Amino acid sequence: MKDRTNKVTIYDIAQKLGLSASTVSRALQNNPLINEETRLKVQEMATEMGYVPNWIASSLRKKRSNIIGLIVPRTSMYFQSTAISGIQHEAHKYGFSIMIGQSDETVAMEKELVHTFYSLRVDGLLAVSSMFTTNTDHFNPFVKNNIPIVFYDRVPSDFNGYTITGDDYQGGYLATEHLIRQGCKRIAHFSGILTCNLYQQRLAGYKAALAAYDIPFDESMVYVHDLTMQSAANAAQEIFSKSVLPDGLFTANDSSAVAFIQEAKKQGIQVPGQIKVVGYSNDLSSRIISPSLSTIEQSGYNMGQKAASTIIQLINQDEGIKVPKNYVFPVELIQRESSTS
Amino acid sequence: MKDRTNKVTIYDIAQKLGLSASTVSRALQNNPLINEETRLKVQEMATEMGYVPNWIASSLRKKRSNIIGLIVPRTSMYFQSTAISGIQHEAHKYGFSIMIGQSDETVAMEKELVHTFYSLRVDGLLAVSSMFTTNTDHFNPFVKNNIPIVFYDRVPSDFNGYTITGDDYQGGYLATEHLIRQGCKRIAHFSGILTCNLYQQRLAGYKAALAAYDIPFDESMVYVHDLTMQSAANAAQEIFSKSVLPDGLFTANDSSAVAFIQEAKKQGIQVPGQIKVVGYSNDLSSRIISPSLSTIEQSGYNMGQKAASTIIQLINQDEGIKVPKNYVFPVELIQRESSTS
DNA sequence: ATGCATTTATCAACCGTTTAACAGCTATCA
DNA sequence: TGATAGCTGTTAAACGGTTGATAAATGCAT
Repeated sequence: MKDRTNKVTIYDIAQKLGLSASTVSRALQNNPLINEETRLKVQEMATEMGYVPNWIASSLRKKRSNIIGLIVPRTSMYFQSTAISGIQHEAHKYGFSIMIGQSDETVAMEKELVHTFYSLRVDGLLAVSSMFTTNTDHFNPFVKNNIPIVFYDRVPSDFNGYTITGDDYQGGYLATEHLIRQGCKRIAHFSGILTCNLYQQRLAGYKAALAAYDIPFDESMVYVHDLTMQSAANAAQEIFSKSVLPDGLFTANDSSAVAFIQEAKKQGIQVPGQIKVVGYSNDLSSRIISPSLSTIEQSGYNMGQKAASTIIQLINQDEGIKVPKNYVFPVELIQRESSTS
Repeated sequence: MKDRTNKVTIYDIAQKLGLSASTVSRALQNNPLINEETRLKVQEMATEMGYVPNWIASSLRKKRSNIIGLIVPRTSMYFQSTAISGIQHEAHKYGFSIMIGQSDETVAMEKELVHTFYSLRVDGLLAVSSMFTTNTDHFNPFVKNNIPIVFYDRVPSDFNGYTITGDDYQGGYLATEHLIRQGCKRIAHFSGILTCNLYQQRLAGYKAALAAYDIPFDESMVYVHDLTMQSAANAAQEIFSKSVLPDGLFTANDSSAVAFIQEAKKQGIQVPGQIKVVGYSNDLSSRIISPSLSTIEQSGYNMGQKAASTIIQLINQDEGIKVPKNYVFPVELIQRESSTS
């Protein structure tokens, strides 16, 4: 290892100015104990010498890292990346940095990230659980040590702390109701794994809408899989092989709707002519596919911002401000070609 | 602030076992100075007490953080997010964590991130420069202190350190040559800002292919903008307003090609019938749009892996291994509907 | 019993910053 | 004069590990 110890410390500054290190430290933090003149002298010298505070030393001493850990299934999902932007901008405003880890939708990786973040002594943890996370056991180090956790978007079912979610029930309801109003009578549903709150809620909304319009719920119309394009294509083939087709489809994400539409094209099945489709998330791809995809918008950027501001409030223990425990973002139906005639 | 000082330290373990802290420290690191028996006893007690090493204290002492800073324009670009996955997986293998910052394509934010990462004492910096970065001045803290930097994908033109790039010249050449072979004679080009090496190279490849097939280069066929969908749509309108249309278009990214195709559809112009289009990057969207988009694949995951392994070698100063200074990844033409008849 | 090497574990300094406690100095007032 | 207060700045002990120097304990040969 090369020697990289040539960094400027407060001692170097102190020595040059004939002061003590603590005075320098205070001056740099605009501590009122230090008078104007010395403060300016110190700050000038600091910039002149190219001093950059050693964040590591400071966090060790202050027992505070100003880092927020972030666990997401993957950054490449459109919703996730917009949420990350929201988080990052909000965190930056308050002087926090964020450290991102991808769980790749596995519990094992999630556990490892929790461990790493704990070891890094992050001040708080922001997480979107993996599709296969059924409980919060592996988040124990944080729970036990009272380090704030906020789950957003996907929340493990046994978690009873702070959450920021979209109104998934309402989203499922709106999407399904829209299809019904467009004349659909046989509406299929692509759902994600049902251990995940999100998909439970979207399914519940779907069922509720059917019930509200006196359409009997048919278990066999619900296709549960991991919502990848591949799985969706398989489910589509299964549907097309049946004697009687559905006339509507509500999918719990956009990419499975996209895969469905592509598969339908291959089979010469008309969307929206024969089957109307509504997706979820308002991904970029929903505007690119043709027919353009009707979907549910759930403002990822805002959810990210809210998640960040919530965890920061928890970290700072802003007693004055009441931090809502379960914040739900409204959703909006975006009507496009895939569901309208 | 709540008191969160209830964490287990090596001193707690030492006390319980009647040992000294240093023995515990050594035992936990499998230092051969400590005998088998004590080592096991210590490790057992550590897990029993739920000890997690304080990474901050350890990096302060060791002057090594095992964190790699990563600066990208934004995580939401498909290529970037695949590269990030590659980086993260590779880093994880070697016990490094990565810290991601988004520059939002601004030099100011880039500068701030450099500062933050320097303050965090990251062991190395991985960066994709913003579109508007013309030099490396603001990366000075790293350069001056001999902290390794590796640029990948987009590289500032004055940087003469380690780089990992796709073969952009070749990509531009392949795309253009393909269009020519498909019969195009008047080929337009959407380029990104030309201070960026990437776009320079793609343009150079475009020119070279034209020259190789004796097609005169026409300055007015090159549209330079920021390659957002909006800008591409504007450029498309400009093209459509002209009396004579191009018969081919090579765009330096996929989303501008997608925007162009959508605009063409609106105007009733046939792709590939009247204009054949080739994009760049093999984004997800290139498979979703119809007609599906021909494009250049530049394996982001592998580039990310390579970038990570390179910086780790530099950090570790693996003298034995020769680290190539400018690694270039081959690119591949993906032919789809948008350019074939 | 003595000397010497080897194994095993401890001591104490250190990383760079923060901060409680304290000290020196000047000014003010009884 | 001495007591009190207000500024300004210093000392030294943390924070939680790591590690070179050192000591204690043991074995073994003489």
